[in-house]
Amino acid sequence: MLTFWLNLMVKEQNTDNTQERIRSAAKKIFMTRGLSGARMQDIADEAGINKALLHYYFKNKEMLFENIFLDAMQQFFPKIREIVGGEAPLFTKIENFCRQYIEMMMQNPYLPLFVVNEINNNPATFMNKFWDKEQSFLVLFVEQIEREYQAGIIKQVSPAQLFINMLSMCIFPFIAKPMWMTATGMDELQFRYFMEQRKAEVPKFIIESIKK
Amino acid sequence: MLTFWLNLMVKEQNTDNTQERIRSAAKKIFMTRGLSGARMQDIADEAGINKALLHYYFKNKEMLFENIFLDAMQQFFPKIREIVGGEAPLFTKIENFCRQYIEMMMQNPYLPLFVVNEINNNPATFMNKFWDKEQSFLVLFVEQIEREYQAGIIKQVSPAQLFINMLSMCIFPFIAKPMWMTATGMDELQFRYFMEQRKAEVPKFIIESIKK
DNA sequence: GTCTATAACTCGATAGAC
DNA sequence: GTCTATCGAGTTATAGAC
Repeated sequence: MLTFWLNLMVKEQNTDNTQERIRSAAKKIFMTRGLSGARMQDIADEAGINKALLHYYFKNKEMLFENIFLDAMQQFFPKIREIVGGEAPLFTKIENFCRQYIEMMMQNPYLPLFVVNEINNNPATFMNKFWDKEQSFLVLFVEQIEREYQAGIIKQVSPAQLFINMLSMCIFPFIAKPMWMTATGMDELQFRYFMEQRKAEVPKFIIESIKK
Repeated sequence: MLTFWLNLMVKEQNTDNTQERIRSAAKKIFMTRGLSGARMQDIADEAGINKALLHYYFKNKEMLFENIFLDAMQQFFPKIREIVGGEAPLFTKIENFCRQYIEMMMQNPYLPLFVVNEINNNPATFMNKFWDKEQSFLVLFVEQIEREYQAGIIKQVSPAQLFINMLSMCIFPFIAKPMWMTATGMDELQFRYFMEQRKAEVPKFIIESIKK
């Protein structure tokens, strides 16, 4: 009878623990291999449990995946909004965005390729949950550029082109990381240093190009 | 007896034909779904044949994939070398690269994500066939930048940073295409026009930033 | 070369004991 | 909650007829 209660205590304790171990394992496997490339067995192994227990916590593969993917989207998009949609002057926004976004990806190097890939496999379904067309911050960004042009701070530039230039230079190096490392012969440490430098180099490069 | 020879003629004719139909179908399926997402059945359907015949021409899935993937790499890398490794002055090279590379991807929109993905799944194996570290054109590019800096044409810039900036701005928009289209509300035609503009916008943006 | 039929296997999911 | 064992659908690959 005592054993029963002891077991219960220990096992209830493990609920959160195991669930988190699974999420962490799933994140790792899904991010590196994608939905179709990931195996439930691999996730179970990574979490140190078996497939049956995996299905106990997450009914099926789709549900586990959606759980992980929505988290990733949450990390990827609102951060853009938060920085670009704020109140600061344009040059400050550009500096903040590059520094913070590159920092975030240095801690999550697989995030961008993962997000981009799964959006590709499922164009509309997921995006709609994260992109509210009506009150998009892009409109505010466009207006700000127009204002700063009128004020003589920057040259005349296409806001969309400028915006995707900034995104490209921040995100692409992480997407092409293995390719880039092989091509240049960089090791992991050198790549980190290279990206660390980009936190300042990219905004400098952009501002140099658009300032009047 | 006559039938025999007639059959032989017709069927020999079909060899090349079918093989090409398969390669074309496989290219389409692999490029959009990746290695693990593609099904041999889908490829057979797309080619208008059955699975057995697919295996007659390509022993197994891996071999068919490798055939397609090496072709893709061939299109992706040597073109960079060809343009960046040439004799023209730096600004001309930048203009040529952006225009030609963007044009190539407009005709092959799935190419970059496909290449990047499968390199990710197989870091060294494939890359080594396409990247000869010793006589890399990157060395020549670095020297050219040094020369043009000494000549007072450009500011002092890190060649590696400049190079990946250029790659990023040309390639990333194709990688993020579905995301970008949803976020901006562009349709297929508007995206084409947007990329058409980038052929001139990107080099302008870069040169504006580095010219003295 | 091309097909139909099927073997062989992988993998997600469930049953049922503890 | 966790495990072992197993089912069944879906996929790659092969056998064998035409």
